[in-house]
Amino acid sequence: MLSDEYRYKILKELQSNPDLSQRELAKRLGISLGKTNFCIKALIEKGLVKAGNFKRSSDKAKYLYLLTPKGIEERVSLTHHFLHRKLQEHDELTSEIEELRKEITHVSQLTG
Amino acid sequence: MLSDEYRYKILKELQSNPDLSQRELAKRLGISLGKTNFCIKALIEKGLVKAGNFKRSSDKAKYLYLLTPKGIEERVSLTHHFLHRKLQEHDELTSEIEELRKEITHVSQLTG
DNA sequence: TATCATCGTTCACTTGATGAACAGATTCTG
DNA sequence: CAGAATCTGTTCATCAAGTGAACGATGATA
Repeated sequence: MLSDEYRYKILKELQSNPDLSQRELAKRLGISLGKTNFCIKALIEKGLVKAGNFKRSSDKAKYLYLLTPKGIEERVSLTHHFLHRKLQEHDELTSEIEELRKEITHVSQLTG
Repeated sequence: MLSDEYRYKILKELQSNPDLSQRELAKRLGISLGKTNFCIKALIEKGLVKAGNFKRSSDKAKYLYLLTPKGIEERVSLTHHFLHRKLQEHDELTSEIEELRKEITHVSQLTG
């Protein structure tokens, strides 16, 4: 349920915005509140994120979701991992596009 | 449940191989037998595919899943639709890769 | 103090996918 | 020809995953 993709996205989002509420985070990721809650808990469980003390100095937030050193390391690792994957996807997509183009010219020849 | 993606893939597969069993089709699409059955039924319901008579001349197959004229039309339309979508995905992917690259160089600068 | 907004948490519910099981038809086998 | 074996499409109980309304707790506000 906590896929690589969401581990990556959440770590990325939290690193730049630790004062995000779970609702706001859910909205940004395009997933439900329940799932967001589950994922954050999993990240805390794994020691990648620490739920900081209450933020008394500021106005709004309850928790600060801070990346641990291990979390930062994981985020770097995931970034490399994703770059590699995206490059691969890029190649596949290029082939697919090529194939679709061929198909279209083929069909338009048949139909005149 | 019958997404554009599978409507496209199934029509494409059946056009070149009408004598495919649902099990074989499922394997090629990487989905379950149940889902395949559901999708084919939906395509028949919509008049895009016709389950042909028993194939007496040949050895194996039970049904021939033949594309109707409407089905062929739909397949052409979906092909264009998908080319457009894939080109868009391609752009987005290029941006993502660019972003990941920047991020990596940024991090490597920080860590020395 | 009372009210209101926002927080994280929970969990009953929905949705979607799965594949074992079944009945019918065909093909092999002795 | 009988019976076993192998195909077919169909069904449906079961599972996994996502959803968001509802709840209690907390802090801000009037």
